Amino acid sequence: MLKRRMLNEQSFKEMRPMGKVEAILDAATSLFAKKGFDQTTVSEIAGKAGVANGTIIYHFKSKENLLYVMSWFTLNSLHKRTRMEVAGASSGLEGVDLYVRAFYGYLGEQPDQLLIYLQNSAVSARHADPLLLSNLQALRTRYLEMLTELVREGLDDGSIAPFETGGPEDVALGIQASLFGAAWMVLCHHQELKPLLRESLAAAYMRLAAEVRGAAT
Amino acid sequence: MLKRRMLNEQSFKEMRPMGKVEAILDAATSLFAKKGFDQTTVSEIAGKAGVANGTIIYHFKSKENLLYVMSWFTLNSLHKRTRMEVAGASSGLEGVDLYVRAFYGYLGEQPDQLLIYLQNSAVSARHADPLLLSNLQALRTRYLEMLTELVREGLDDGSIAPFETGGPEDVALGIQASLFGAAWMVLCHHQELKPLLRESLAAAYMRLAAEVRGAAT
Amino acid sequence: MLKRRMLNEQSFKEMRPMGKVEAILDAATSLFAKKGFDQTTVSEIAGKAGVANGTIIYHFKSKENLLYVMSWFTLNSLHKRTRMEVAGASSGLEGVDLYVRAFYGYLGEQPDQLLIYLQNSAVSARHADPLLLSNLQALRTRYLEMLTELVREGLDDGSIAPFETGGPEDVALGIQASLFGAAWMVLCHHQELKPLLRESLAAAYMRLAAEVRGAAT
Amino acid sequence: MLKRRMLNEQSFKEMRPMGKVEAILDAATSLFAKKGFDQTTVSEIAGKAGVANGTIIYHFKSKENLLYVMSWFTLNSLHKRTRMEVAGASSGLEGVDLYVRAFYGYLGEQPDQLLIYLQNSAVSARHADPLLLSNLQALRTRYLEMLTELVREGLDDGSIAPFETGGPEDVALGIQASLFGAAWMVLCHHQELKPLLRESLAAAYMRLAAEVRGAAT
DNA sequence: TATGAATGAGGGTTCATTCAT
DNA sequence: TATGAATGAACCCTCATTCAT
Repeated sequence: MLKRRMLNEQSFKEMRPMGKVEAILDAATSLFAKKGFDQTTVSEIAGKAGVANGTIIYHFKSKENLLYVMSWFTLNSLHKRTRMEVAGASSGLEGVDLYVRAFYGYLGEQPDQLLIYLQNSAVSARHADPLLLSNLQALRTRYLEMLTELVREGLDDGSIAPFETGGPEDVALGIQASLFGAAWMVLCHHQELKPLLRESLAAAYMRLAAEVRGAAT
Repeated sequence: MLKRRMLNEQSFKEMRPMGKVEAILDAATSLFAKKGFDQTTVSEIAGKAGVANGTIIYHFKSKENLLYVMSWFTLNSLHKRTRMEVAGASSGLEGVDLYVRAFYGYLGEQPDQLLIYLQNSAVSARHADPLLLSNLQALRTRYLEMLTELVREGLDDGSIAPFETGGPEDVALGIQASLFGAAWMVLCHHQELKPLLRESLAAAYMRLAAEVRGAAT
Repeated sequence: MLKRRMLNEQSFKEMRPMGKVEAILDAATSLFAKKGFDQTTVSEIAGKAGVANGTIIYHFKSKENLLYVMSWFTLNSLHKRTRMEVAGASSGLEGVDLYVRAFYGYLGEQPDQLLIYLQNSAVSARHADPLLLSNLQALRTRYLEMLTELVREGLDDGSIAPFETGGPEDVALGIQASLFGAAWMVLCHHQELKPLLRESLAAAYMRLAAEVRGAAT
Repeated sequence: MLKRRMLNEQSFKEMRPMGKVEAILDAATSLFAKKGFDQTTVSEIAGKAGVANGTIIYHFKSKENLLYVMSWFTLNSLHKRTRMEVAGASSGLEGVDLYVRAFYGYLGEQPDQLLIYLQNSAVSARHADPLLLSNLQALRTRYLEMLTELVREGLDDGSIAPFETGGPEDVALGIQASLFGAAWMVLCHHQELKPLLRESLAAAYMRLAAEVRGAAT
């Protein structure tokens, strides 16, 4: 059975000394990012991690489960980081600003992990432990809801002007779309990160900020 | 050996009667979209298309080439459709509006093709005919430049207000990011298309339109 | 799909020239008999048959299906041979005599095939094509019914005396048990064939023959 | 290293409280019978027995040794039971009768153990402790000789008529063949036990009994 | 142009066994 | 005596590709 320890909140790169599981996750991260999941063999991961082939299956039950565990870790790290950075916001609008920056920060620092997450999301037909799937889905929802909640706070505290069209959920979704779209541009088409961060922030402020808002469509 | 006819501009779904090549492309489109490229076998495609295994290789030289041909067709269709719809714009801003709508229109009508395009972009390590690769890259650039050009036109004709930060290229890139991010949300996470279209349009107008613009970070 | 040709009545050793399928069946027969099904690898069979690994799976779909095809061939050969030899009997009793002799004849000439059949019967948990399974079961029934019918004929023509205990089905079953038990003794414990044939015939005559019968139990 | 205790005469199911070794043997018996030796993993046995993987190897040195120990136990139990029941016979013929009944009694009460014994006999290529192999072979010989001896006694005491063909060894072998053949029919082909017992007894009496004997081929 | 039997390298996974504890 | 994390050789099967027809 997949180890429960694998699903708790600690990032898999912070432990000392590095156990086999951590080594496997590290090796798989760089290999999946470089070559893609399907082009990476279990043997390659094992070789890079310095463990036997069987050890990977022993711990993760299948190569695909490993991918889902990694996706979960990635989203969890992003979620945690975002939550921490957002905690210091003095208004809903600033919270959104920090949410966006946290995403780009993660994108700059852990591009491999985000790339794997994007790849994995795009293929729906993999067979993984149902528990992992539902955990991942739940985390995805929570990550989006965090942004929705910030927008609601901004509407409450007046830092965000009411929308003529769409609810907070839609606005949050739109912002998230621009974030993942930017990640896709950066990771898949090698666009630069900085201009996209500026655009995401500009678009968000235009769409939200009370002081700069007018009417559209 | 790769047939020249395969790279010309006609959509592969409009011919009558449906030849083997078209049948293959059709079958591959739905299978790649449903199961992903790597999870789809040549035999499955052959079975669904009603041809022999060897026929696919005979026409496309390799499974990966087939994928790139499909990606190219997809982007080319999107590009052509967008160019046609944008042609009727009376201002740069309206051109951007139509560009966005054309994307969402394609997303609504050909979700499978766009999904395959997204999947394929995310994996860099495939070996395809160099000609196909460069053709695809060039098309990608042209598709982005069309949007950049529209923004420039808007700046010229006054329908778009000058930016305090970033050039037309950056703004176009930001908009495209939001489009592909929205496609990702729709295709991979099953979000609804309509609200995202509204958000994309709202964001674009806020960012661009002369009448509604103020100041931002 | 498993070739239909594989299930027809011709023995797989008589064709000229020897096709790949026949070569595989030949190689598998001697290897399974010598080392047992589970101790024999597909590679070994392929090597001995002079074909590629994939060719075996291509034709038989799985290693286990190959085993069932072989079991079916064996029982079918035995059934056909028995039917032909029994055809010349002038009485039911002589028919039983020839049935027993046909079994021992096959045991002497095709020990490998019978050994594999015995081995396969003893393990119930293999996953084979359901069609093969039911075909094999049906053949098994027919082979036993042939003997039952001979006993009935003997009762009718007076060559076999009526039983005080048990019906023709039970008697036939008892005789078959002694045949397969003898095969087991010969093939697994290396007992000699001749004495067992004599004993089987003696037991059958004692149990059946009108001239030699008295009372028992 | 193989424990001597494991090879002594006590049945492995009678000890109280049930130690690990007994639990392993119990678990292995039902699993081997249900799925076959090769389809059963050490982990499954360990799980069912409530012990660790390593514990099984620790006690039995290898999975195959475990099988041979079980085969030995089975044949030993059968031998002991038969010897005890036969001890009360008042004639050689009655001894044979009790021998046959003891076999069927064991078949009815311990079908799993007999099935495993049959399976194991059919595959010659396993590598077990040579001591275990020779012990098993010796036991097999003694079990057959017991029957041979009963036949000789019957010839001496007049309960069994002299044979026109074959010696006591051959007759005993023929009877044993019918016993194991019947076990095969019952265990592998799900035939009923009772009719086969009747047939075995009938055949034995016909072949042996002084009062009912005539002449045969 | 089209076929499909045949290929064979390579893959993920299994599983009996080991060994430090 | 007992454990179970770790091993790694070996296995069955997959599947893109070839080629004689």
